[in-house]
Order: sequence, then C-alpha cells, then structure tokens
Amino acid sequence: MGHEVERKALAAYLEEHKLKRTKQREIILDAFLEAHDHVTSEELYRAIRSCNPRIGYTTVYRTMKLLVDAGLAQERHFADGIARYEIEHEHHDHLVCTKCGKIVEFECQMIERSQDEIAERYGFLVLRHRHELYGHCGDCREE
Amino acid sequence: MGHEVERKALAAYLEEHKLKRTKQREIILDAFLEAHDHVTSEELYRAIRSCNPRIGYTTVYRTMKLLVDAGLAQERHFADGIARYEIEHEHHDHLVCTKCGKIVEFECQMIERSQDEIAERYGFLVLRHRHELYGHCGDCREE
DNA sequence: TTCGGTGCAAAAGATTTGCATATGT
DNA sequence: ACATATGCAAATCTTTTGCACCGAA
Repeated sequence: MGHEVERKALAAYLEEHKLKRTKQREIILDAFLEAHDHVTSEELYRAIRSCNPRIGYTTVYRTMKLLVDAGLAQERHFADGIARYEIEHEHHDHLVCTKCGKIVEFECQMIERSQDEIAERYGFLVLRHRHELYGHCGDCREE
Repeated sequence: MGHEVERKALAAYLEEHKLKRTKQREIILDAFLEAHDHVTSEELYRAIRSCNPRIGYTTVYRTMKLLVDAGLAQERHFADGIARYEIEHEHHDHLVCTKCGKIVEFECQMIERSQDEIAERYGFLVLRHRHELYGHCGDCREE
C-alpha cells in the first residue's frame, strides 16, 4: 500500500532518536496518510479500530505527536479548537465555514506572488505562513 | 470607564434579538475590552471575579459567545487549542519575525481581491480572515 | 535483559448543559 | 406575568497520565 517514502522517513527518525519501530506506529502512519486531510485523532482512531481493534486511543494521540515531531504531519487548530492533522506539504490556504465547520483547501498563485512582493518590500524572508478565510459556505449561507 | 460605543453596540444587538440587558453582560464586556488581547475565558473569569465574586464561570463563557455573535469579539485558537478572544477590529495582515518578534502590519489590495475571487469560486461568504507570514526580518536575516 | 511502548482506566482541563432560582421587560 | 439569564453542579468532550504488562533491540 505504498507510503514507502514516509515509512522510511519515520524509520530514520525512530532510529535517530533511539525509539522503537512498532506495528502500531506503522498502522497509524498508514491510516494517517490514507485519511483525508484535516483528520482529528478521534477520526483516525475510529478508522484504525475498524481493522485493528486492539489499538488504543492513547497510542493514536501519542503517535500523532510523534509524527509531528518527525516532520511527517502538521497539527492545526481551527475554530472549534480540536486538533487536526494534515500531511506536511506545500503552502496552501484554508476556507473555514463557521457554521458547519467545513474546511476547504485552496491555493492561489496570485496570493503567493503578492506575499513574496510584500515580504520583499519589508525585507522579510518568509519561512511559512498561515492564511485562513472564515465565513459561511454555500450550503450554510442560505439559511 | 469609556466603552460607550461598544456598550451601545451590545445594547442594540440585545434589543434586536429580544435578549436582556443584565449587569453581568456589561461587566464582562468591560472586562473584555480592558483585557489584553488573546484573553482566555478563564483569565477573564479570574479578573472579573476579583471585583465581582458573584459571577459564574458559565456566564463568562456564554457571554463571550454572545459578544462573538454580536460582532464585538473574535474567537481564536492557537496551538494549545484553548479559546482566546480579541477585540474585533479591521483585518490586518501581519508579518511576524520569528527571531526578534517584530510584527509589521501590511495591507495588500491584490491579496484582498484574490481572496474575494477564491471565496466566490467556492461559494463562500467570507466574514473575516487571518493571514500571517512568519519569517526573519531584515535585521535578523543577516545573522 | 533492558527500556521504551502499549492499553486500559482514571485524571485533567476546557467547555457545555440541566435545572431551580433570579431578574429584566 | 412571562420569558430569558444566572449560577451551581454535573455532564461532556478532548487530551494526558499512571501503571502494570508487553515487546523490540
């Protein structure tokens, strides 16, 4: 089921930090990589449980923190305050519906370029950014 | 102690929604306006308690949600997932230096326009946004 | 054999809810 | 008078921790 690159990255991280390779960690990594973005720990736990009933809540929480430390996942907090994880990847931004909680990712070259321009104007070297638009999605704005 | 504008805004909202003006709501509004930005409900509760021991936790939580609905406060979630409130003000974008902590505000018409375009593409009605660029400022990037 | 890992249950921390009482309108 | 607001305690929800047992190195 693929994910070789990520498995190796995790293995390297574990070895480097004298931590152990366990099947739970592999299972959770796979489930995370297969899940839609913005999964919560609880969603992951449920998904994993359906195939592997012997994995505990705690292990999912602990492993997700591990994946963050290993640079494989990113933790984000949107309006509801629940931790959500996404795969560490290129810059992208979010539209968040404050009514139903829907989260849509978008990318906009124009904005990226404008950011570079702004950064240059102020002499900044930009390393990362956070850009979230909050409002009502198509389904919720009619109500 | 000032805050006339906000008090009137709250009163208007309460009247419009057939809600009641209570002294608790005024006290909490005042405390919120006087607090530093990014206060948590708990901090507010403690600050209010020192002068008004008869106000309950619950009322602070409920009133902060009310202030958000009334457009007087904004709720945010940073890395720890605890709700923090700040005064609703014009949307500034920020450049944040992760070395020296300098914060520079900027505004960019191009970005604003792009946001509108994105929102339209996804059918969103955008109410507010958050846009932060993190990096090193001119003074720090040389080191 | 030795540590770190796991899973359960219990704790902790933040926020919400049920309900009897109090209070604006 | 009536409907909403309040405050307490209890419930809920997410996440963390303590601890006995398990398993990778």
